[in-house]
Amino acid sequence: MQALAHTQAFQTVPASHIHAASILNGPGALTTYSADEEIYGQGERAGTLYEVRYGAVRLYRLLSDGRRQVVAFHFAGETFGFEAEGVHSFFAEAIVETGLRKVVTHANSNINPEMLALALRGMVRAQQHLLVVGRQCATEKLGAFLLDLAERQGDPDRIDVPMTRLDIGDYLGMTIETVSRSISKLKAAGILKLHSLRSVEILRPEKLRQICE
Amino acid sequence: MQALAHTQAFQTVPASHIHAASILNGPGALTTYSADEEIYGQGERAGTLYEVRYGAVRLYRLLSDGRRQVVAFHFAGETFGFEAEGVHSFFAEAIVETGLRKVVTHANSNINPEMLALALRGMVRAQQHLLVVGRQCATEKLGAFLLDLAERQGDPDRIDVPMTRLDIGDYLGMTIETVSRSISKLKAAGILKLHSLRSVEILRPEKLRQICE
DNA sequence: CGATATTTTGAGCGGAGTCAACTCTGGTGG
DNA sequence: CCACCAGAGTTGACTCCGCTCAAAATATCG
Repeated sequence: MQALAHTQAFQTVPASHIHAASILNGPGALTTYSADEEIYGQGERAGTLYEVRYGAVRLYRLLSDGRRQVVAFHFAGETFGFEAEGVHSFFAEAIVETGLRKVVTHANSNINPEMLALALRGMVRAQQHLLVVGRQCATEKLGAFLLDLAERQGDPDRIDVPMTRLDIGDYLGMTIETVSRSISKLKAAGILKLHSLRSVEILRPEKLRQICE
Repeated sequence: MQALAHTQAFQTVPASHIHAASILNGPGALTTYSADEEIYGQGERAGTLYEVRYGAVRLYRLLSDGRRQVVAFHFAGETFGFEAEGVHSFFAEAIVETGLRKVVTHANSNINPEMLALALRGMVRAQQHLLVVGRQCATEKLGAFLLDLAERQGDPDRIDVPMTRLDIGDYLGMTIETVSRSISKLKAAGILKLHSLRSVEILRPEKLRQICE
C-alpha cells in the first residue's frame, strides 16, 4: 500500500519532459524493475537510454575502498544512461518499483538536438550537484537536496522521498547519522514536517538553506 | 548562510533554447587572454564554444553568500562553453596567459556526433569531479586532483599547477589552509616534491589516494 | 505478532575550519 | 643590484561540526 502511494506520486510527469523523450524514439516497451533491482552495471556495454515512466532510480559508483558514491537520482520523466565511452561507468538500480522505457540508440544513427539537450541537461545537473556537495554544512546540503526533489517532483511543499537515509548520505557525502540529525534539526526548527519516513512536507522553503551553525 | 540559487538552475528547459555548435573544426581566430582576464560571465548569452590552445582556464560560480565554487579547470586541447540554457551559468577566466580558439555555433543547425561526444565528456568530467569532492579526507581530495592533472597533462610525474591555492580550495571544497597543509603532509611523506609553487613532481603516484587518517 | 532492517538519538573524538602570525615569492623602482 | 613591498603560501592554536561507536526506538515484512 505504501509502495503504491510512491508510484502514483512519481507518475506526474512535467510536459516538457515527455516532449523531449518521446521524440527520441518510437513507442518503446515498458520494462518494470522491483525495488533494488539492477538496471545495468558498471562496466557493462552502454548504448541504451532509459526513460523513467514511474518510480525512481539511483546511479552510483563503488570506490576502491568500498564506499559508495551516489551520482544521481532519476524520477519519472527523466532520461538517463548517457556515457561518453562505450561502457557504463556507474551502476543503475531501481529504488522502488519502477517502470522504464528503453531507448536503443546506435552510434551516430540517432544524433538529434533533443538528445544533445538531454545530455547537456545531465551535465548541468551534475554541476549543480557539485555545488551542493562542494562546500556546505550538513543541514544546508540536505536542504538543497530536498528543494531539488520538490522542484523535480512538481509539488513545492510535499515531497516523496523514496530513497533510504543511506542513499541520501552517499549522495550528499555524509553519514546516515548526520542525515538523520539534520532532518531532526530541521524538524525541530519548524521547517520540515514528516508525515512518514518517505513523505516530507516543507513548511518554510525559504529557510531551508539558511540553517547552518 | 544563503546557498545556491536553485530555482533557475533546476528548471526544465525547452530544447529550442539550446544553442548548439554546428561546426567544431572550422578555422577560428586565436584570441589571447592575460592572467585573470574574463572570457565570459555568468548570465551572458551563450552560443560559443572555446578550445584551449595553450594556457589554463577556470570555470566558477559565485554563490549568493559570496563563496565561490570552481566547477572545472580546462587545459590545452580541451573544449568548454557548453550550456543547457541560452545563457552561461558560470564565469570563465584565464588563469595564466591563455590562447583560445572560438567556435561560433548556430542554434539547431547541423548537430554532429563529435559535438555530442564533447558534451558527454563534459558530463563525465563533472561526475568524476563529484567523486573527488565526495571523498572524505582532504589529502585524498588533493591527491585525486593532482592525479587528474597529471593524466590530463600527459606527464605522469611532473605536473604544472597554474592555479592558486585558493582556486584549488574552491575546486575541492576546502580552505586554502587545508590545501596547504595537505600538500605539506604529502611532501613530508615523500609522495610529492615541489620544484616551485607551480611545479609539482609526483614521486609515489600509487600512494596518493591512500593517505588518510 | 515476532523478526529484521532502518532510523533516531547519545557520547566522545578527530579532522577541517577559523583566526592569526609568520615566511616566501615575485615584481617594482630607486 | 638590491631594498622594499604586496600578495601568496605556510604554519600554529583553538573551536566545532561531522564521523565513529553504541544503543534505543521505530518501521517493515513475513
